[in-house]
Amino acid sequence: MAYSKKELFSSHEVEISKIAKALSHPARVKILNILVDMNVCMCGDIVELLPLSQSTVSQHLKELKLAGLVKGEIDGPKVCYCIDTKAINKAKKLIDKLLSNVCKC
Amino acid sequence: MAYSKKELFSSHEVEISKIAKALSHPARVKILNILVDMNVCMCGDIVELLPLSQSTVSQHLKELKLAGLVKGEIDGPKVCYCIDTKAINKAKKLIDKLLSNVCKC
DNA sequence: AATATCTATCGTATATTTGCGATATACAAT
DNA sequence: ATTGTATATCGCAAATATACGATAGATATT
Repeated sequence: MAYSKKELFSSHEVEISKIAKALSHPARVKILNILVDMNVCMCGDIVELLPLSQSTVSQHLKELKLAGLVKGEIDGPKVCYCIDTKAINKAKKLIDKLLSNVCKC
Repeated sequence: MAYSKKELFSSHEVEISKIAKALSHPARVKILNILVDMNVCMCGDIVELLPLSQSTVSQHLKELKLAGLVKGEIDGPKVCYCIDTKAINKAKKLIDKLLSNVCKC
């Protein structure tokens, strides 16, 4: 029973689905909005603004980093998070293209 | 241990995450593209174009319907699927807005 | 009425995601 | 060296998602 058939799709479809997956939890959407508002901020700042534990927020940040939407720079004992502008723009174009081809039925 | 904290977020964040969730599997991305190309088509047509069983495709279509991105009209024993233009446009705007506020760091 | 066709749903197995506390790691300050 | 602060990772439990075959339902056709 060969599981997870996600590899059987085109790289384009997989790429979009990975971006969408990163945005598929409200906590991650909120983190992105927080980063946009604050420009740059620490993990601790984000934890304070979310109804989740520190370890859970750290995991969500990891997923956003894995998807390439967010960057984290080590600054002493802290980590300075910010949005990866280029990646976000690419993501925007991909999703835009997908959703722009509107049907006429 | 109160699970699934998704309700603790704003309706705006939840709305975006639901759309993103619908797009978070390559099969569903492909289904949308198929519907765009063919304008209207039956479930069976889609099954033939995907490396998945009929029941699995039916499930993916159900999720797209639940997210509101796709409509299904019963046409005799068949079901005619097509994209829900209005919903797609709204989804596009929401995601666009989220990803447009680019940071300058 | 019987049959064929198309789709949805049920039951089930497995995989993945979500969440937390506890702990480890990394650095700064004392 | 020790302590304090900030973050990541580990281990576990619970919830969801993914996938399929089997079956049920709905409607044409014969």
